[in-house]
Amino acid sequence: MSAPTERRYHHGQLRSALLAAAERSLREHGAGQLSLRELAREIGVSHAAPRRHFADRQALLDALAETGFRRLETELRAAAERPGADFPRRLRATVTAYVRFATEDAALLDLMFRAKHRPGADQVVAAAAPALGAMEQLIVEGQAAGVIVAGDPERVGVVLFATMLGITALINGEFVPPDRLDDTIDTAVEQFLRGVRPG
Amino acid sequence: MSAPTERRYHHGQLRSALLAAAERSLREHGAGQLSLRELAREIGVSHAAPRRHFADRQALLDALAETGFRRLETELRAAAERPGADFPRRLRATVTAYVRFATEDAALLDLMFRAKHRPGADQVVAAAAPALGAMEQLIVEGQAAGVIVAGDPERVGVVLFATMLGITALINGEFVPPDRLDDTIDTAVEQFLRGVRPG
DNA sequence: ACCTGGAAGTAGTCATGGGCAACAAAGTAG
DNA sequence: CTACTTTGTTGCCCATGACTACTTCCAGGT
Repeated sequence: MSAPTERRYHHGQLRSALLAAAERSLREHGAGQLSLRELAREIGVSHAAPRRHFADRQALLDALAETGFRRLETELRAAAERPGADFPRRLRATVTAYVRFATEDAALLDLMFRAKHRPGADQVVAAAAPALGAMEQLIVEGQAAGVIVAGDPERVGVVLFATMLGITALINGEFVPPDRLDDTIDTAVEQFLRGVRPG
Repeated sequence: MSAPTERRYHHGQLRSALLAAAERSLREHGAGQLSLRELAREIGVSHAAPRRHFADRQALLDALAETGFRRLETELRAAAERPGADFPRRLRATVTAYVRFATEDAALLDLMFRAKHRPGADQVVAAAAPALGAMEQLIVEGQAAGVIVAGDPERVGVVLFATMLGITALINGEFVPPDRLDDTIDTAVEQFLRGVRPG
C-alpha cells in the first residue's frame, strides 16, 4: 500500500498538473509572472520536465487559451439556452456570463485574445470560433423573435459583442467598481435593445 | 567643433532617449519583449545607465503610460471640439480618434489600463482622469443639445465608453478586419444614439 | 582658480528564468 | 529478456533585472 503522494520518477499526469498549476498561477499573478521553473518546483519535478509536454512557454499559454475558449463557449451557451425566459433576460444572462468569466479570469482572457492573432496559434483560433458563434446565434434568435432589427446578424451583433468586451475592460481596469457591474450590464442591454429595435 | 554624434561620457538626454526608444520598441514588439538592456545598447550607454532615470522596468512602463494618457486626452479633445459640426459627427469623430489611438498603439493602451489598477501608480491614475473627462464632457453636451436622455452622464456614457473599448478589442484581436472599422464605428454610434434618444 | 558635492554613467556581480543536450529511469512491444 | 519509446533528470549556456561600488563630469561657492 503506497502513499498517494509517493514521489515516483514518472509523474504520470504532468501535463494536466502543469495546466492546473498554470491556471492558478495565471489567476493569482498574471501571465507575465508565470514561470515554467516555478510550476515545476510546485509540482515537484525537475525544471526541464515541462519541456516534454510543452515546447516552450508560449505553447503552455496557448494550451490555456484553448481550453479557456472551450470553457467560455460552454458558459455562454448555458446562459443563453435557458428555456422559458424571454429574450431580454436570456441576453442579459449571456452578457453577465461573459463578463463574469472575463473578470474572474482577466489574465486568461487576455491570453485568449492575444493568442488568437499570433501566427501559428491555429488551435487557439479554431477554439475561438464556436464561442463567438454562441453570441451570433443569440442575435439570430432575437431577430426571429422580432425584437432585433433584421439584417446581417454579425453587423448588429458586433456592437453588442464590443459593448460586452468594453464593460469587461472597464471592470478590470477599475474604471467601474464591481458593485456597479449588474447595473452597468442592465443599462447596456437596455440601451442595446432600444438601439436595435425594429421599426 | 565637435561632431554632434560624438560619444560623451554623459549622454545628457538619456531619459527622453529611453522613453523614445521604449515607445518604438513597444509598438514593434510589445511590452513583454521590452528590455532595459536592449534599449541601453541601442542608445549606446551601459546596461545600468537607465537605472539613474527609472527605478526599475515598471517605472519606465508607467512613464510611458502616463504620457500615453496625456496624448490620448489631447487627441480626444481635438476630435470632440470641432466647431460647426453637429453632435453625431463630433461623437463619431471622437470615437474614431479613440479607436485609432488604441489600434495604432495597442501595446501602449494595454500598459495604460494595466498601470491604472496597479498599486503605487499614482501618476498614471492622475493622468487617466482628464482623458476620461473628455468623454464625459461630450455626453453632457449631447444632453444639453437634447439628443441624449437626461440623467447621470456617467451612467449613460459608460456604455458608450465600453462600446468604444470593445471595438478596439475586436480590431486588435482581429475579430473585425481593419477595413470594416469605419463601418463598425458608424453602426455603433448610430445604435448608441438610438438607444439613448430622449422620449 | 580651486575644491567639493552631487548627478549621471560604468563595471561587475548575483539570482532567476528560458531553452538546449546528454543521460537515466520506467513502461511497452516483440 | 531485450530493444525501443516516453518521460523525467542533471547540467549547461545565455539573457535579463536588480544591486553595489567605482568613475567622470558639471556646477556652485569661496
